Amino acid sequence: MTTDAIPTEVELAILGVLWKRGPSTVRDVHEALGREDGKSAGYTTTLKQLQVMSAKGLVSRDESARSHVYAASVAEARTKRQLVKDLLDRVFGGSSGALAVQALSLKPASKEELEDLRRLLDEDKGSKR
Amino acid sequence: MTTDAIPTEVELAILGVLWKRGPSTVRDVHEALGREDGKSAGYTTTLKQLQVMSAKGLVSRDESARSHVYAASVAEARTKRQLVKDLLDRVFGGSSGALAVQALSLKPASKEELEDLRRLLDEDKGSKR
DNA sequence: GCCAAAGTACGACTGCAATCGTATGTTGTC
DNA sequence: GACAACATACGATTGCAGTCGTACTTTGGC
Repeated sequence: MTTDAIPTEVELAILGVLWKRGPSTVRDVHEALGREDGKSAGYTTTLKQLQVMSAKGLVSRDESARSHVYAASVAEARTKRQLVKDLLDRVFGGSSGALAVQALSLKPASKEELEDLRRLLDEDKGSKR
Repeated sequence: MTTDAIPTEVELAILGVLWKRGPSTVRDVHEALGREDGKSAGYTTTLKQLQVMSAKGLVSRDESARSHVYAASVAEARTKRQLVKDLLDRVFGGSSGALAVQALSLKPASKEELEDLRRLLDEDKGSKR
């Protein structure tokens, strides 16, 4: 295995739903998608997508009930890390600081996040790199 | 105008070259691409890409010389901001802190970047949001 | 003046993400 | 037990990013 493929646009949206809701039926996912971004495709489109994702191994499914239940089978943290790394390399030449600054100046972080950040910065205090 | 379209993969790579090198010929761009990522497509592919980008308004071109000279016509900062915002919204639910933490824990920032970050964090000290 | 080298132009192709239509199977309700 | 509602299955289609081949043009060197 080289490097896991990056999920496509819609796949990512679906994973987002599964990560948030936990194991869900097609209908659940479909409606959740329609809720968060106004427009969504037809029901069978969501179904098909889930089927394809299942074939790819992105999700697992439990067929014991009439309405199959899908669950994310890729970890949320790992996937997000992958996405950030991708942007970092492709656009920011690996400069994580530049990316972080961009993100933070785009929209201020919450109090807790600020604390996390400070802690992180302090940790790196000694390390020269 | 709604929101500027996000440049595609290859378009972004080309813009990256133009941002770094300044106005360049097709050959310049082509070779620069081949250098930074080992594999690259054929020369005419790069040419075609530039032509398409020109039609889209992503780059401008000066035809006064035999070898046309292309220049980025979208701003680097603006484009990067757009990309970060996209990832931020799609993947991190708008939580810039989460994104920043991810980026920084993926790869430590340089000294200067760390300073920038601290400064940024200190600015937001008072603002509650 | 010729021609190899280097350039532009652009139609055509490939691969894949995403969408949909339609066929078909299941189930609860009256 | 018939039927409406809801489920899965899956082939077909659309649109676009990316790539390439080929034709044509320009030019510098001999």
